[in-house]
Amino acid sequence: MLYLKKYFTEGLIQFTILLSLIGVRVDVDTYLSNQLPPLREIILGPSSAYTQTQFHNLRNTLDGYGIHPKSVDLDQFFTTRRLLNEVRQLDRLSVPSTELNTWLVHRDSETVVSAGSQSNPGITLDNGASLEDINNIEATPAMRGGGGAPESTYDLNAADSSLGAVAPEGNQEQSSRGGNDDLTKEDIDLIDILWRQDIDLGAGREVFSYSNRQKDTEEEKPNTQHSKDVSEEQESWRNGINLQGSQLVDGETGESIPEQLPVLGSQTSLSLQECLRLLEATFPFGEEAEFPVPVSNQEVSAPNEEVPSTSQGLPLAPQLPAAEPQLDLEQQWQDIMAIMELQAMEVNNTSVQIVSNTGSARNRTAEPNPAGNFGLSDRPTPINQDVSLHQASLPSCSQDFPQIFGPQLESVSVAPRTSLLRLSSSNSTNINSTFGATNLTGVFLSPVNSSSNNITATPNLPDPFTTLLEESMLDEISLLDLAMEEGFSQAQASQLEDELDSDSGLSLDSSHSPASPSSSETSCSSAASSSSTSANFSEEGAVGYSTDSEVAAAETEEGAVGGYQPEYSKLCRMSFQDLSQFHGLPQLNSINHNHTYNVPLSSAFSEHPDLPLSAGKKSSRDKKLQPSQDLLDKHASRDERRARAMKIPFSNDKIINLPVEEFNELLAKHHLSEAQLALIRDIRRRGKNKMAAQNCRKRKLETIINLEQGVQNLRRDKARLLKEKMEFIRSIRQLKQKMQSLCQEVFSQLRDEEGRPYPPSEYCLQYGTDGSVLITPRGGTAAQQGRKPEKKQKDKKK
DNA sequence: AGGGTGTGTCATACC
DNA sequence: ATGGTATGACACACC
Repeated sequence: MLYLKKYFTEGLIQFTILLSLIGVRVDVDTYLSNQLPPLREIILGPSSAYTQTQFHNLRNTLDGYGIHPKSVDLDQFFTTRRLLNEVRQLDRLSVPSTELNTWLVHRDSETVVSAGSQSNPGITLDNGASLEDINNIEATPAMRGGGGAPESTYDLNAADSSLGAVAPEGNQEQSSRGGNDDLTKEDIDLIDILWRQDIDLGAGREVFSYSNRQKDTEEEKPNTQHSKDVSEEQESWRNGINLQGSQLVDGETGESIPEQLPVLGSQTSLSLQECLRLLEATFPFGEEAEFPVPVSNQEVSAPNEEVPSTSQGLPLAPQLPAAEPQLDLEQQWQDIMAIMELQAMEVNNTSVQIVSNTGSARNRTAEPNPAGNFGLSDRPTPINQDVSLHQASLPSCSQDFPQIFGPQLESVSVAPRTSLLRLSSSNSTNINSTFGATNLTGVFLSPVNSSSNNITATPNLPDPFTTLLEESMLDEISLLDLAMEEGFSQAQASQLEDELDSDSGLSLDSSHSPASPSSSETSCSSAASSSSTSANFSEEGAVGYSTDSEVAAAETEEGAVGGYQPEYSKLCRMSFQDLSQFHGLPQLNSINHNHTYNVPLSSAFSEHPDLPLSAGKKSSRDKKLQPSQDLLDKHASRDERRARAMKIPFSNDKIINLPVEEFNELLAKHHLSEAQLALIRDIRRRGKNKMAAQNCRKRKLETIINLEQGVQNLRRDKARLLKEKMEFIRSIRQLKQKMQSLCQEVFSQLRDEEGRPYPPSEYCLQYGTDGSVLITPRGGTAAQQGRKPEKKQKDKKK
């Protein structure tokens, strides 16, 4: 054990050093403290929680057998418990992630690298946040420009922020504003080039405009009264874009061009060093859990709060309304992660399948270390302390992002292992995006069981990660909204966190308060012990309680009696294995509980405690009790010793387990003294009570197990419902997308009397209950142009 | 030495 | 009334 301990310790230290060399912070203490019980045990030695008692060992018994003979029949119980735990552990990652997953991202026709450190919370969160960022990127350009730092280079980046900038940039921007200026000019130039290339690819920032998305919900309503400025037109099309998920959208026609994006062009990969350099520039590794907190113009970010960096490198705060600080998004993300974890844990039946199906696909796991870091880890890895280099493709355009990851990271299951840090209960103003958060969640959740329940699952978006990215790209992500929708309160979040984090076993409410021994028993027994030894037996028989002195006296008495088989005493003492099953089968008692109390009943004792026993009972041979016999006899229960001392002619098992009728017959057959009868009754009472106590404890455990199971079931149901909700939302979104495309088609074909087309920016379609479609101008725009609303009956296309 | 855990036992209530 | 059961509380042993 010591060797093993040393081995592990040294190995961990070396590994830690190795990780630290590459910039990954490893907090061993946290692992030792609560994350790795086995390791901790190896290093620090066993703790009582994991070792020691037979009771725990029972739970850990491989097959549930080999149970302590003293216990009642808990085999099935513990086996069930064990199996349950095993099943749970199948999808639970009980080990913190210190692994470094470096993602070598290839970009089409470009040299963009998005590398992430596993131990760095930014990456996973990064991606997620980036999704948001992409959508929100355009929200508040004025805010960005207005209060933002005046870095010229980054201003340009900010202008291109919608183009899916890689993480370093956004973080760099954040970092620079937050005081982290680690990017070299080379990096900046590279980023700048990439941004420009993104622009060249035709991705407009407004595509993911947050403000536009903010109007999305309004757009959903029949908006004949809508304002009709140009931006509104764009808005409607942007909505279409948003609804289209990962599809590219033609900036002019608004048509989705889904097929173009997944194509991976020439890929230029950066070296690992470069990745790390960029990564490091983006995420200063030295700062443990503290993530570079971008200082938004509004300074809404709490200094201590983690702020999700974005792989797109887009600061969140500037894109959000001032009322919604970045930390909200961060917390929302954490909530999402928690939900996903719950989902993965509860509904993860397919997670393994996903892995198996894709083979090389790596599970993408957002796993916070105790410090709250998020990172990428491979879920199946028991101890995520490896450094892995992944490769991924990054589209040249931010819009490609989802699709790029689709083929590359197909079937990458997002199973974040994050505990809810804290749910932000703040009511952000960004509640308009009803679907945003839930969609995002759905993105994460859907992979779990997308094959079965995904109503609108598209063949080209099979994998969870792709879906995630897609959804994130499309949706207005309001994690707060998610939290609100899901009814998560802070208390619930913390509770969920506890539930997720601590899957601790049973903790019986065994209050072992060292109460003062003020019970009457003690005093009574003390008094009895102070009395003569002969009186001790009477006392025991009457009171049914004896101190060690009494027992010792009884033992000496037994020695005088002789003829016992002390070697059975231990077995007999532990022989309460569901003795109830032996009711009515007294013959089995002697088999399972080999009490050979064949000592003939001696002279009757005085039943009265005070009545002294005859001195003859205590022969001088008591003192000559052989040590081995004495030792063995010490293991006998007190009642057994008392019975032997009192020369009870039958076994305690019989006394205890015989039915009342047989028991009475047995008593009638023997002429017993009152003291013996009293002792027998006490033995029976205590024996019954002992079994009752065992049963009671067993029931207590079962109750706890059942409650635990109920909690699990409820959590599973919750996760399932959440997933269903996400799927419904996604379906609705896709329907909306389809609707918009149809509208677009309608408008493209519609002509007025003069043959002029109806610009969608000026007209909208209204759908009558009778199936008619009415073209109505948006506000007064049409009127200004002299066109009259025209009602046309359109073919039913839906 | 102190705490956690399991077990036995008692007291009490209840059936 | 008696016997059995259930359970909280306590003491003790063991680790």
